[in-house]
Amino acid sequence: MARHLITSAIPYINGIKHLGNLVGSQLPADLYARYLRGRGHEVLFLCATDEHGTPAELAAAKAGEPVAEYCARMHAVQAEIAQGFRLSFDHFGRSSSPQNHTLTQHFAGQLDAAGLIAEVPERQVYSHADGRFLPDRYVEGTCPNCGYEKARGDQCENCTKQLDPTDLINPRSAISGSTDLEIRETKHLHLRQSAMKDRLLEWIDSKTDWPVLTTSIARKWLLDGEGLQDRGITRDLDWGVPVQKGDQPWPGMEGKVFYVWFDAPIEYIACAKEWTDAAGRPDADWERWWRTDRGASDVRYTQFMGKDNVPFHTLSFPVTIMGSGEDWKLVDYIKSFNYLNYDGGQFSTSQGRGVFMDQALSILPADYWRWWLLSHAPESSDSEFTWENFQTSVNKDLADVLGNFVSRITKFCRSKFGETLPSGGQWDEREGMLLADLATRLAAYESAMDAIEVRKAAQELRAIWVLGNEYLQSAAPWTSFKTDPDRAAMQTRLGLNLIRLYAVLSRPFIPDAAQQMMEALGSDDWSWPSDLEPALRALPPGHAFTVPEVSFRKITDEERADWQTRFAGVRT
RNA sequence: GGCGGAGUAGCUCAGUUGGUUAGAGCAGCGGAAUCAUAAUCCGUGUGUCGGGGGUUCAAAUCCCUCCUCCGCUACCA
Repeated sequence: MARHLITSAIPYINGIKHLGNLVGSQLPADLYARYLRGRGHEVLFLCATDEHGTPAELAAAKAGEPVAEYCARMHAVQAEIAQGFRLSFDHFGRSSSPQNHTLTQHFAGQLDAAGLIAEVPERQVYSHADGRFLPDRYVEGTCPNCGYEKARGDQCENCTKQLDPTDLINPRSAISGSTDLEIRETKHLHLRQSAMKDRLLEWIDSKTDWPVLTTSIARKWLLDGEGLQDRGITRDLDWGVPVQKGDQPWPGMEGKVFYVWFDAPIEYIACAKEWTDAAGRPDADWERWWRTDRGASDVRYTQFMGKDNVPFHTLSFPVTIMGSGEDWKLVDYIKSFNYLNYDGGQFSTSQGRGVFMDQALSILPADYWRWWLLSHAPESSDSEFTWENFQTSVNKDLADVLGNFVSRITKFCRSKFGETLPSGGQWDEREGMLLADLATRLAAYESAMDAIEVRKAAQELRAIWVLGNEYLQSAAPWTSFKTDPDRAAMQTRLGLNLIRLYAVLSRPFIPDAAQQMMEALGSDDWSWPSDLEPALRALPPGHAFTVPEVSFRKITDEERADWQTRFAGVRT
């Protein structure tokens, strides 16, 4: 039995995430966590909300709430939706937690002691009307290059030229529109990532088994242009972790907070402490996952994220960990994903284009979404959601291949033998072949899951379901029943045992349906079928079962057409 | 502009370090079966592997070039 620490990129607090966000981190992380638990490993699966930064402050202001209340409310909303999707976090934390405040300040102190923090004077735009410093992108004005009037302070969307806010003609606040701006000198802390460049490169180069997507993004940042740049890790905001060196004040940094990208990954660790604190357990219980000097040396740590998050997880956060001079667990494997597009374009939070997590659950159960999203996960390139594909995939795979298999064999048994597994008959050649085919497919399924090849795993699982239908089709117990009832009994018994096997194997993808299948069989045996033959005899003759409700109803053409129009435009 | 990814059957996608007649699922077509959610199973693919050029005994796979789409580009997170 191994120990696996798994984290999903933590979703930003600002609103409900769409399916593209879900499939890029939380969902595959959950798949992997459930699989490893199913195989009997010890798993700690953590996620949280990322709550700091300007967008949270603005969203709270828009909602007319204090930012702390806004975040608490949205955290509860996201937690409920996560539960709706059956995301099996051991703890769903908050980056604004006291634990993360303390730990973030601790890391800053350690990094400073190691000489990895620099104090750098910067010139920032201050808006009197808004009473705040404005991040570059929140300053708008006319582009000096092309004359576009709505250029942002970081880049002109029209001519793509990169800008400095001070370049803009007639600058104004994107928040209030106020032109009452001034440039103020302010001091910020920079993380001296450049000092760690060689060590990072060596580390990345040693990760030959990582997805190309992960390493190529990391290398680009390390080697592009002048190489890895230092990064500001503080901001002039109210909402965030106050800048301190551990528990000591940081002279000259009063009133400033750490930048959200500094404290967010640290929440992966703080989240573990939130988890044990909530249960009243000692620190040793979470440190054994995170401190290699306190029991975590045998932990394998896997992170899941969309490609936009890769630089922070391959560079900034490792600098924080390595630079601390303490024995924190460094990530072992980073699984990154491309983007899921929506019907020919991008999912868009701002335009309300696409399907959001709450809406998805309001129209269909979680398993439908889990299956489609995971079996189409954007692993090798961006992939595409269309309603036609969703409808045909789900109807075929879940309703026809799996759901109907469960239905046909349970109903057949009930009508011919009653609602207990029939006795009599011996396995024959056909059953031996089925066993061999299952063993082959199961091995492929396991190796795909071990390698976190999500689409391939889904493909193998589906092939395992198909084997059941193939078996029934060729064994034809409805025919053998007429001439050799013992034989039909054996075939039926095997068919019913297949349902239990499918419940175990399918649970990482479709936990609710798996549960329903297991309950219908009156079993609670979730043990992984390391030895297939006994697993196919687990339910003995005489064991009672019930015919389950239809677990996957089909999506109709009318529904599909309705949803297609409903989610095309602006979210209502 | 720079960097990265992608362009393979009607659709969604696989194709390991270049090597037999390029694959899967869905859709389509033909058939079998009738236990089942009109579900299942079997058979069936004449695709310029984006265009062009090159290396090689051999290229979807390597090199060059062009076209198209997407992402990132460091203060959105």
